[in-house]
Amino acid sequence: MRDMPQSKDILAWYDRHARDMPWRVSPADRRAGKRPDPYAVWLSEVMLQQTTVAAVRGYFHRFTLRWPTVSDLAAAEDTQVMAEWAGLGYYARARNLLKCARTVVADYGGRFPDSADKLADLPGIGPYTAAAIAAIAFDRPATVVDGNVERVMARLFDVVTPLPTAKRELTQLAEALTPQDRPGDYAQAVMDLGATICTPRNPACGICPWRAPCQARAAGTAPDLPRKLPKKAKPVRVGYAYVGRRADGAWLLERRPDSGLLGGMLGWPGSEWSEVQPDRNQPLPADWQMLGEEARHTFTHFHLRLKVLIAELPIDAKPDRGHFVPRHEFRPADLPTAMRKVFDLARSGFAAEDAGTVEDTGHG
DNA sequence: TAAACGTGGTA
DNA sequence: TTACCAAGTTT
Repeated sequence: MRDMPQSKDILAWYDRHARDMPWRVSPADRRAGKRPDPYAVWLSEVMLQQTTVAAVRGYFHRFTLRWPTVSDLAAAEDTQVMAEWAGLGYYARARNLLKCARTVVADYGGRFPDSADKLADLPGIGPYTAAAIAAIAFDRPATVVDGNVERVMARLFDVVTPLPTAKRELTQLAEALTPQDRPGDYAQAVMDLGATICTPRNPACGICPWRAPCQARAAGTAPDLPRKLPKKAKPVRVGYAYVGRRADGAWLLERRPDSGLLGGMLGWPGSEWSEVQPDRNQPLPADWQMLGEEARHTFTHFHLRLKVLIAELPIDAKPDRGHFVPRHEFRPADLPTAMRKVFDLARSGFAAEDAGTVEDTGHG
């Protein structure tokens, strides 16, 4: 009979190797009774959904500097929050972040509920995030099951059923290991273990605090687990993007619809994105010049290639779509990455055009 | 249940 | 360059 893995083994490891994160309370401080700010835990957990710690750090810093409490965030303007989230991806998270903040203020007086069940009723908070907040912020014995935990459990118990079928089984295994003592640190310990030791490729089994009871290590199958169903190939979609610059330097942009891809974000007017060449529907008649290079970007489920057209627009231009953003109010960092790539190409196009104009007029 | 939904890092 | 991967949720 093989020994069962013990939570105390990785709690001891976590005491020595916990990763330092701005939203975290160290194991030592936690033992002294300190708890993290539920707002910081919630904000960081939403940002961390399908996202790396490295990518989140800067965003977390800027959000908490600008909106220190959930009440501050609830009072923010939608466009400001979307702009601050730009570049982090999965923009439904930002829209739900605002909805959640406003619900916490309206229904809970600005204090997050402390049970996973109530947390899971809030916008943008699913089973994982509800358990994470309950455990980390309130030290409730909730079981977090993220990609790390799935991988660690699959290896510990040599589960060969592929995901997502194995999800229920892996969840039950994780629940059986969750301790009553230090559940918050335990949740973070398993995730740190998955992120630094029990990694997807080349796991460091030799230094793993759970190497003794790990069944996949014994079987030599750890690097092959968890198994996953094959993914579908990504189709290529194409489209046109129009970057118009008014004579006073203002840019023609539009706010995308709240639902769907890049919902609620700023973008350039353009065509549909489809697998066949779509119609060119320019936002207003102008001398649109197509650039030689396409903007390429890969989303979760398709590759995108955008032909970029640029034009100088008169000061009295009346576009059918979008609105002009004054030169000094426009920040490329407010755009989602796909749109920022379009702008980078357009900027080069305008620069070449400007240089050409200077030569033409003999003032170069 | 399956598909939609971003991005940057890495092999 | 391509494909996979990362602290998931919503519809």
